[in-house]
Amino acid sequence: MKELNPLLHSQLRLAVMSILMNVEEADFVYLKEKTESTAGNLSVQIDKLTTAGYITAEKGFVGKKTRTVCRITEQGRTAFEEYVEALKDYLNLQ
Amino acid sequence: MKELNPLLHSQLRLAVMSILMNVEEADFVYLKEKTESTAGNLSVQIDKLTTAGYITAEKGFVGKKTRTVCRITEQGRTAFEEYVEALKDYLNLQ
DNA sequence: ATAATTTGGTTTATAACGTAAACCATAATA
DNA sequence: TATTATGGTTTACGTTATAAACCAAATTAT
Repeated sequence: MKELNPLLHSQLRLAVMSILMNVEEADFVYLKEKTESTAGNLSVQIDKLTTAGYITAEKGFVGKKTRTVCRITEQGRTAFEEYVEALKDYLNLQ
Repeated sequence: MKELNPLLHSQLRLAVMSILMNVEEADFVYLKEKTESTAGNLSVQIDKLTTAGYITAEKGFVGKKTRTVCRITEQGRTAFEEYVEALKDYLNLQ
């Protein structure tokens, strides 16, 4: 059986990646709401995905408030797709 | 987003459940080979699935050698199916 | 003005988890 | 009768996920 990329096999990181697969970009607040996670947990997991090169996280300002915008990278997209393929074996799909 | 049953969201336990979904029964040695896991790890994860009521593990003998036979329970089957449905949201499948 | 609260996060502490290594009993083999 | 193989279990440890505590800046209330 194929290995499941441990970086993606984590509920919150997978949720973040899943969202970013479908939108051009998403900011910290949006991701936090959509995933119903705590800010601390989300911050840590975004760091890990960023370090892995799976997403980018740009810290900017909107007016005077900070705003962190996340986007998936090509590398992230590929890893996600490979993960999905590997998981299908486990789930008995296709 | 739905919660992913943490008991099933673990590579080895998921592999075991996946195998048991498709066969009447499977013994320890078979599961160990199929999943390419160590005996220690497999033993622990089988315990957890058993405690959760997702599988049964009968220890018997074949000749004079011990043999542990595992089977999935109805509860386990249901949990697995729910897990698959939840995961589909994350993977952007149907 | 300034105190209190909210916003948008990061850092840190901890408990749970996965995993391998060490171990054990019995059986088969040299 | 040592030695190795089989079929596991127990234990120890590093990694992980997560929440709690924290921080700075902005907003709101007094």
